[in-house]
Amino acid sequence: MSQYHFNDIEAKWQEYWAENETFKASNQSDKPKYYVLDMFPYPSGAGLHVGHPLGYIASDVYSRYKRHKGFNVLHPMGYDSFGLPAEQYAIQTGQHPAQTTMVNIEGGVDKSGNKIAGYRKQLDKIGFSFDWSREVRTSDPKYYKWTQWIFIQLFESWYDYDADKAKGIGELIAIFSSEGNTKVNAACDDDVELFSAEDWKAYTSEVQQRILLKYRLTYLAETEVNWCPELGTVLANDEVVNGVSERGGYPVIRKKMMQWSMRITAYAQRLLDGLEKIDWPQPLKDSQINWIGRSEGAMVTFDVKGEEEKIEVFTTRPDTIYGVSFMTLAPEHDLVSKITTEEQKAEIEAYVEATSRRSERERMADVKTISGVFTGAYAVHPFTGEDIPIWIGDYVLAGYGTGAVMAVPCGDQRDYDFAKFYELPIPNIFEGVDISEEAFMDKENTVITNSDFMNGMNFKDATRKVIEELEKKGAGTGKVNYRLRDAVFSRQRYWGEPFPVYYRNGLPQMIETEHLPLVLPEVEKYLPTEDGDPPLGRADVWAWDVEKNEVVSNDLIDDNTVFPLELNTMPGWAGSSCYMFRYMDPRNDKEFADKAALDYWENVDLYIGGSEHATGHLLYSRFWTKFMYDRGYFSVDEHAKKLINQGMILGESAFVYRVEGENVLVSEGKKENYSVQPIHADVSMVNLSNELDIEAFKHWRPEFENAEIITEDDGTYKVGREVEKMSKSKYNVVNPDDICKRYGADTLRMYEMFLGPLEQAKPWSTAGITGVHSFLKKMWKLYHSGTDGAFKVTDEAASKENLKTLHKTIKKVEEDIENFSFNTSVSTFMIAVNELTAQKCSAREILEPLLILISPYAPHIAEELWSKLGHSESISEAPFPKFEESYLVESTKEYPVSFNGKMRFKLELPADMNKDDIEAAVMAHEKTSHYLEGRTPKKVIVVPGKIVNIVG
RNA sequence: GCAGAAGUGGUGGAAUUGGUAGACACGUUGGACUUAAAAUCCAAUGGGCAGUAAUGCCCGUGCGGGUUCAAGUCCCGCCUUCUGUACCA
Repeated sequence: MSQYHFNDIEAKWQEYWAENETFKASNQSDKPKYYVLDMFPYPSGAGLHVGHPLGYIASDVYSRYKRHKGFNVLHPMGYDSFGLPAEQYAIQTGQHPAQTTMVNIEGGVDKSGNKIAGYRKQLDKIGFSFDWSREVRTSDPKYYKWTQWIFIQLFESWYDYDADKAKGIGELIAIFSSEGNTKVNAACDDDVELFSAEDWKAYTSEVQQRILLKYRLTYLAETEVNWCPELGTVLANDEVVNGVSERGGYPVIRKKMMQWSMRITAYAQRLLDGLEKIDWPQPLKDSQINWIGRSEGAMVTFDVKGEEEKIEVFTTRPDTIYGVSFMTLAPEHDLVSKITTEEQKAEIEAYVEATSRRSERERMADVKTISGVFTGAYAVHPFTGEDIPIWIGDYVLAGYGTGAVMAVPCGDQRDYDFAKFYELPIPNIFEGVDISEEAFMDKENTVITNSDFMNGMNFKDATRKVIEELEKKGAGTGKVNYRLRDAVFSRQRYWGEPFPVYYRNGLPQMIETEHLPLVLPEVEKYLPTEDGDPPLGRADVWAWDVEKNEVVSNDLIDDNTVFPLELNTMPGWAGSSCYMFRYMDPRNDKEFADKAALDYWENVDLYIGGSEHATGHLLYSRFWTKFMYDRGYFSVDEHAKKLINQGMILGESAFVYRVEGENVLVSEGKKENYSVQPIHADVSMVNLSNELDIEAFKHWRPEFENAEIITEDDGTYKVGREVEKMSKSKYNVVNPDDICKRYGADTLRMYEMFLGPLEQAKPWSTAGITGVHSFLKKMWKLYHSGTDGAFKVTDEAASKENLKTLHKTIKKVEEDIENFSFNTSVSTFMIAVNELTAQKCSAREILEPLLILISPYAPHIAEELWSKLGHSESISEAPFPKFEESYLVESTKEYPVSFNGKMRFKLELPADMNKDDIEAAVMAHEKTSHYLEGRTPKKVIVVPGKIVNIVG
């Protein structure tokens, strides 16, 4: 009697795959390549829950399928192991983040005595076909050596808009020496001054360095940053959600700091254009398009009356320039202090002070309140020469455009509201439009009036005309503006990549590549220093000796041969931006990756991961990839051809109901009679019928030890259920290890695929898993139909029916996998096994190919039965069965016959019968006359092979 | 506000190009086996009406229209939910 002992089978094959390195990919092969990648996880101490492996299972099914299809498949896995939780844990317990990370990956016991299973062990139990020989960990110095190296490449590059690509900084120096910077069209800081070749040569080396820093793709600049006092660090825009930190939810304020930035804005247009050639989900593309925020308009320069200064504004509606009645600057704008008159000075300063103290969160929560102050200064209208009062107001953001707007109250609602509030004039420049209540924002239906040369024009013509006129006057030019900001790249944290940078006279210098990696120093505490320096400020040995080329004690700093090192570390996205390329040659310590390997694997063919990385990782990765392409390292400028966002698996929380103010718990069915408050109960204490294990619950937390329990009439306590995000705090986490132990990894894999479409969010319900589990048992039985359940597969010829079942399964499964419709192929397997069982099939001709079909989904059972069939090699490379149409050809077809679109009966007819004969056969049928009730049909529609519809 | 996705039985979902709505499961009900339970197997299962029954009829894919011989699928207008994003000039 052979039973399906899944635990033994799964352990056996997992060991076999590891020992034989079954899934090790070679960088050389005659087969076509295919690269399948999952977004690598941050190994947290909480471990995996059943939601995490969903994407990994899908990518694994696809990888295994592609192997059967004859591809050389690269399917690696690693860890994005730098990050905040390990650092927070270090701050609390003093345990080195490297230690925490190791335990979280490899398993062990943490400082609080909790047993940690370890990501690797959890992943291994699910039977993934990862090539672990290529594992990377971003916090490993051997890995981050190359993150530091990329940083240096960015530092040594500038962006040439004319060639529309990044180039070596040496080329820029050559241009400066031969012709100065007047003809250079580069991505650079706003404040670069023009100089000639002679000027350049006359500059000291220090001045030259400062100028170059304004051109480099990574640069040091004083920037207004999102400062989170609670976390003691700066956050990127995408790490700030609604004015609070994404992690922890702490308030974030704005502050000026010297920071490393990435000149991602140089790539804004290419990041936009590149979206057209990659197969990514539209919602994801949309959010990138939104984030980049391209808008077309004009840059207009206004003179300030009686001053040297000029104010530049960006506007998408230059056609409304005759409607300008005032200007508004952001309170942080540089000109504010210069142009403010004596009389207004006190009021302006108070306002600027007040805004800087308000956090972003307060400013956002307070959209309705209109506030601003008049500076006392006036700008001059470029066409009419009229005086335009200059105000400041916090509805203008320093970070967008030029931080100044020309206010056109008749055409912009915010300007309108501001004008109404401060009783500023609202001139109307739109023909036949009433603006007494609100601004007119519909630019498609605009007819301009009161605007001199633009009178009578529509938006498009007026815009073209006004830009022409502005250019003639030298008062403006057409311009494309992007919402995208340069990305701040410094973090005041310990657990991240150190910058390979030391400072000579305050100027950053790169450590030469051959001396990398610059390894994180040891510190006593992981908090910022008392002076507000980042944690690396606590390191005693953190200075660079340029003669010995090594890190030495801070005591030796003499600013001659020993210099201080950078104290910031890199952000989380540094290590994840190019990891997909490092997998191609992960053990190379001579270069980032061998050119041949990079050329062979190109980029990721299929990338699976969550949509939450849309404007973070997935944008930065595209940026770095384009950069590496420009500089000749990569042969492609996008990192992933196709991307799928897997949906989240939600948990089913369980609730008990406590009577308010009393230690009494009421069962779900009786809660209506009381005023109750729902409390999360751990789902592990609830059975499949929603009954609570009352004893276990009482011991769960001391407060419930003596609680009075009001049960249903049958004595059970029923919990309430609600679908929520799976999380520890909601006690609704289901651990994949438990599922594997109870039902097996193959069941888990198939069930996760069976739940529903990959991209869709769906609730986890452990109750439903029995269906998939009994399917696998049925399948096992199909191969064990001998006496007493002995293995039985015969060489006798398959029946026509057998072949039909097999081939329709091949067809459907192949189509499903190609369309990433994994849930439907699981049903297809169930149908196939049900049919073959009913047919009492034991023919090798059928049961052997069936195993290959199913092996991507349930690889362990497939390997076991495959070996029982007498194969000594793994099933993983067995060629995918070939679909034969001929087995599906039927001699008859059952036609649904409908009357006025309603299906009434079915009629079996020869499959090759022609249209006229079908019509004749249907019309001759007795049921037809019954349904016609004597009427004559107006029309008979016959679609051969499909349907018959009788109208009348 | 803007952008995107989605609304189908008690539940998860299927129907890939307009052609038999509800595949495959879960759950529920009934039955077999068993001292009992588990496991396994069999049957029924969208709603309603009529009939002893075989069966027949009506209604059904968020709502209201439309196109078509035929609409879950296409078009127009709404409603709801989810996700992302927002003083962006």
